[in-house]
Amino acid sequence: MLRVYNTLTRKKEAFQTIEPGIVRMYVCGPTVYDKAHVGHAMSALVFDIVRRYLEYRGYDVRFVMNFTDVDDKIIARANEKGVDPFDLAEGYIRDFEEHLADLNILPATSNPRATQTMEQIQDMVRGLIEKGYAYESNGDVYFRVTKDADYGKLSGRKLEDMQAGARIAVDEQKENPMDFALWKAAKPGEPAWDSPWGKGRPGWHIECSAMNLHELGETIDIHGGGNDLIFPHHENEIAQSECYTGKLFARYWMHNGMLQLSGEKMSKSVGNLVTIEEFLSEHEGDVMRMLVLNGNYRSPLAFTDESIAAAERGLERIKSGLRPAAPNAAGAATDALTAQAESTKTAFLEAMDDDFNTAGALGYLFELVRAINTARDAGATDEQLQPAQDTLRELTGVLGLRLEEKQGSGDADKFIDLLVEVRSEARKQKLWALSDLIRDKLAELGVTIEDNKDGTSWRWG
RNA sequence: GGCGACGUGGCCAAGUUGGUAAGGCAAGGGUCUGCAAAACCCUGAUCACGGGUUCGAGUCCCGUCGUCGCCUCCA
Repeated sequence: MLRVYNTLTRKKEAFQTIEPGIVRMYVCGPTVYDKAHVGHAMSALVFDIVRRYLEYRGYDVRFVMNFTDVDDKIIARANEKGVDPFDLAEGYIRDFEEHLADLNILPATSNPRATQTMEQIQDMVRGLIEKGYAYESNGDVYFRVTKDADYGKLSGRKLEDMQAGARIAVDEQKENPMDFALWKAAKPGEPAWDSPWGKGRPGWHIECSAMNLHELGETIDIHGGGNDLIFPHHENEIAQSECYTGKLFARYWMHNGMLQLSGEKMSKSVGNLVTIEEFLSEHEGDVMRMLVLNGNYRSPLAFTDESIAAAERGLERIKSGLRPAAPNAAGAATDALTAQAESTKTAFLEAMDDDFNTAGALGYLFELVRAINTARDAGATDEQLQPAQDTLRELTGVLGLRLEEKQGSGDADKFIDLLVEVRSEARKQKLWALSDLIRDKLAELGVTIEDNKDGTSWRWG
């Protein structure tokens, strides 16, 4: 039985979908006004892992992730650079999708954009006005928070408390300082759409509500995003959607923790960021995924040289389990290996069922790796290793790890075989200097040589 | 100030309904090896602190300290 931590109730709950076998899932994507950083990657990876596991468990997952492609920051950045805001957004969307692919993140079922949801957004705003949940004010439209008795239920806030906080600027346009914009009147030169309230554009929160309704229906199963979105973004989404439809908006709210760089949340404003582009220029996508898997998705995740190195080494270790039998393997007893493969799978599923406990699940995978390596050392053949390695492949695949061994061009292989053979001959004659020379030179070319009891094997990397 | 999360060996981190602590990285020792690499074996924590409940608590309750997030845009 899968259990999921629900931000709404602050508890792990049994996971049950609205419709059997189908999961309707929405994750808030980025506002595309700049290059995405590894914090965005973390969020995308977390929900990719959730999605993959749900699919592995047999669900048909309708996975929607939006792009906010029109907003203040995009307009400001476009003006700064003297480019068209739509072109700017388009470019960053393309970059982001490329990064997702590099990180082995499955494509969403749908990637709606604010600019392509204008009709549904306006319908919703109009409906909220009609029901008295919103009001127009000089071309802006605001949501009337005091009209929503449930306002604050996700973030655990009370309107009175928030107003006491004194951080909220009083705005003459609004009835209440906590009211938020559904529609913003356009200033001269800004991108704008015609509407019943004059030319303008949507507020940030309304697009997600409209997309959810349009893409997935009135009530969805899972709504995800970074925990920095809980308030106000998700709170406001709930308010808009539930006041508009009168139905529960989302059953399970999942939030990932923030990536920490030097002890602080990675963000533009702090300026402590590493872009996905930068990260991927130095590491393969699996490394970032490994980093995420080794932690708890709801907790802050430390992004340090040390944690990256540990993730990299851990990956190597898992890959070691997938390597072929030793040359001339004579065979070995594999009862223990078979048993370990089975118990690993059971334990893995249990861990993942417990709110996607990837760190625990990884721990069990390492146990299987050790069992495979032990069997190999004992002389197990490829045929004997294969079932356990298949299990390892299957389960790491659920986590989205690629575990690709580095490859050279196929043409080189037979020459390397030849060199290794020559070296073996040299070793027989105890020509150590020559043997080491061959090994060192091959290493420079990215080929690792390993001398075993019964022969020598080599691999790229 | 308000709301929330968290504090387990050097680092990351797991820990089902409470019964004496997975795993990874790093470190040290060992096996294997001509040497090396990889792999394998061995070594280390009483769980922030102080109370309480209990036969028994990392695991429940209270308090203290600390860290992080949100309260403005944010994955």
